[in-house]
Amino acid sequence: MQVSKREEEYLEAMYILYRNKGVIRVKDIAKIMNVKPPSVVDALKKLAEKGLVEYEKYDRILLTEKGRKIAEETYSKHVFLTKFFVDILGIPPEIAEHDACQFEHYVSEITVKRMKEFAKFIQEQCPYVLKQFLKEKLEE
Amino acid sequence: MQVSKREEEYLEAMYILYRNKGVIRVKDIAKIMNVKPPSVVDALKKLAEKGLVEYEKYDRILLTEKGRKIAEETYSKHVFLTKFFVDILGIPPEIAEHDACQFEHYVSEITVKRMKEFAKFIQEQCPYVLKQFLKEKLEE
DNA sequence: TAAAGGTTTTTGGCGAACCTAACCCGGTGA
DNA sequence: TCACCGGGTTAGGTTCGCCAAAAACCTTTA
Repeated sequence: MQVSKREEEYLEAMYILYRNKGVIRVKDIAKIMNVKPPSVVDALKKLAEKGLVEYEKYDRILLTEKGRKIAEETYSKHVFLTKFFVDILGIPPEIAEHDACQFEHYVSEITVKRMKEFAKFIQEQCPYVLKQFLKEKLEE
Repeated sequence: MQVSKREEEYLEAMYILYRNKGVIRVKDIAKIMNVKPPSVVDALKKLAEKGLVEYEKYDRILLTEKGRKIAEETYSKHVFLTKFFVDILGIPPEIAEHDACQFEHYVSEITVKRMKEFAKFIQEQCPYVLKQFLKEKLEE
């Protein structure tokens, strides 16, 4: 069983909703995903079949353990990539967010790992140079 | 008229074929794109409708000016991203290639620009630290 | 010059993801 | 209590991208 990029996004949206509101509603998923409610229902049915979501119509919606795990992994990539773009490259937050949001579904583990190591290394070994770079970019 | 991610990939494949062989053939596009010939024909028809490709059945296939421009832009992002992953982050080439190949279709202009500036800055301002980082990673 | 062989195209069909319109359900206020 | 309303669901239909099978085409070779 494999999870499509789009399904990963649905799981992530649900995960965020659950964390922020404690409840996951079709309407709110639709808003985040930028689709209409019927599309959400389609997606929920498929995700339920794959055992990633608990879903009975008109009932409360929950991620299963498996679903939550995938969502968390995706979300943590999302957070990290955004941070990297902002803190290291000095990309404006909305753009960093946008780019991270796509890249997170494709980037390989090793690349994420290496990006983390790189950020740490640079921040420790030449913090001043990094600050200099960011300062120049923010001034533009 | 907008070009889908997948269409961009077709254009890029054709661009590479044209540069390498001087001729663009259905069979070769199929190989690069990892699809069967009928899918290529479908794609060519759509791209022709959009004015990105010159295509008459059984005739030679060419990119139009517009098509070539899109392909070139995509390809140059591809090349740069791969280089960044390899030269700055020390990612193994095949993985860098894979990640770049996806990211190139989504990454925003500003991010690419900033990555270029960053690479230049680091290579100039702390080349030794960078070498140190890459050395560590290559030894693992 | 005609048949063989490889390439390209057409046909018909499938799954993913989305939408509109219309229909259900459950809670609220008259 | 019941009509209404907003959110959820179903039905039916679109587009995109892909495929297998079969037909059409072109070139080459016997």
